[in-house]
Amino acid sequence: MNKAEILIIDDEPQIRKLLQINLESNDYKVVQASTGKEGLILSASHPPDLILLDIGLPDKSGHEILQELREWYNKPIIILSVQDNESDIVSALDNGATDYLTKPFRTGELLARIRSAIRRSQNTENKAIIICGDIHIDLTSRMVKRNNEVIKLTSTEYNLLALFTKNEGKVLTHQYLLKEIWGYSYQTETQYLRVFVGTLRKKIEENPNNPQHIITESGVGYRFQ
Amino acid sequence: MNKAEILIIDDEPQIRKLLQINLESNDYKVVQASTGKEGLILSASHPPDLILLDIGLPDKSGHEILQELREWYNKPIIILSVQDNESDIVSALDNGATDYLTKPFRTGELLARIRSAIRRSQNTENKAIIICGDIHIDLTSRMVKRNNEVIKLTSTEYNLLALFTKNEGKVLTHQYLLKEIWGYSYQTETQYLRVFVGTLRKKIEENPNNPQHIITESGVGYRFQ
DNA sequence: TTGAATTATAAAGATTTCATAAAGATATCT
DNA sequence: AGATATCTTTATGAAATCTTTATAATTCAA
Repeated sequence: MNKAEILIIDDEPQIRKLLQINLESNDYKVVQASTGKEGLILSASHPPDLILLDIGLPDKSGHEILQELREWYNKPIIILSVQDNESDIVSALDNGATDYLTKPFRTGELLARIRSAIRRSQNTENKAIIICGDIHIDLTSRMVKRNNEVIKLTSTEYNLLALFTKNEGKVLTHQYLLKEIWGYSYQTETQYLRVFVGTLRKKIEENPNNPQHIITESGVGYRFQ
Repeated sequence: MNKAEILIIDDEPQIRKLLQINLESNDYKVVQASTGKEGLILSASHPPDLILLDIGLPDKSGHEILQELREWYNKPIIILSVQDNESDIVSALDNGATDYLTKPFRTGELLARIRSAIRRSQNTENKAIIICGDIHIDLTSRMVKRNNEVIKLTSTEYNLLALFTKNEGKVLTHQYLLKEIWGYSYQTETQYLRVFVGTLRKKIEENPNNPQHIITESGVGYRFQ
């Protein structure tokens, strides 16, 4: 298996360094964020396998970050805190924190809790969720959300959107898209694409006349971002 | 829902009493064992929803009990210990403990950790009773209720509904549903599904013409929500 | 800027998929 | 066996989706 990836959200550089050294020497890949905002962005753009979240962050309190994360992130979140504050512990656990450690923590215990949390989360089946900005696609349930609202897509629309998101940033040619969705013999039916891209835009774009997600690459194809 | 049942395995009577009072006043049903052996027997004869296990037991060490329990018991086990011993914590978590608390513990934190552990375990594991909005399904007695009224379902209807509720939110394809309910060779008999979905809707939906639970995903299958 | 090529959108027409009733077949129970 | 419940099949109209056509808008290059 690949290295498990852990995102540290903590404003104290020395703590991040300490965690980084310990985690990397235990074969985890480490990503760091020094503010809650940065952590949210990093976790959304590339969801880690576990998040270590400091509760005492400067920009937003860790509790708010926790709540925002839990709206879509369902892997383990372990809370770190300097205060040994019971009500903090209680509210964090009630808000979906997986575990809680107070600083100064012993690294052995931290590593054990991380192992335990990752093991448990792997037991619960792996939900493949693709997130591109405000668009969430759950590939197991075939559910698409935009800003947490469920969007009803037809089968073809869904297939097209899934194909786009799997190739985020790439220009996909008309030929390729037609071949993948409709099949080999439809490679010249460019008008199909135009119609379906149109309906998709109406459903997922804020302003379909000025699309931010499905970009036209004239003469070539489309690009999803 | 029924009260969650918690088994305490601890040799100290005063600790058991303290836990019992706290847990019962928070609406848990409490079962007690004063030795590891007794705990193993009790948990096997009537599996609780969560186990609080003291690590320092006289007959067998808590670690051994933990290992024996984990051979078959997959609900949460929270470890209690007087020693704040790091290697104990590490080995307990590695042996499948859900969580770990050192005595003396604060009851608020304990209760929060219990809630958190039970909530997490309910997300994953197959509950005996599935609740989806106004629909209750008791998987052991095959009884289905809607707004507390018993609904009479045929065997096939029940199987279909149970399959739906076990996969709440997911789109289940025609193929999959047919294979699961009727068998491998029925994967093309889509009309069966339509008929049975129709009768199910009549029985469980408020307004069968505008179904809120069994949603059709045209061209793909159905989704239960 | 102009005109051809490309793209977008609306909407009509065609097709597929779905829901429902009901008849016929099979199984179950007394 | 006879009655009852359940399952399977068939038929039909409704709904959703897909395809096609027509036309407007946009893009791009000379």
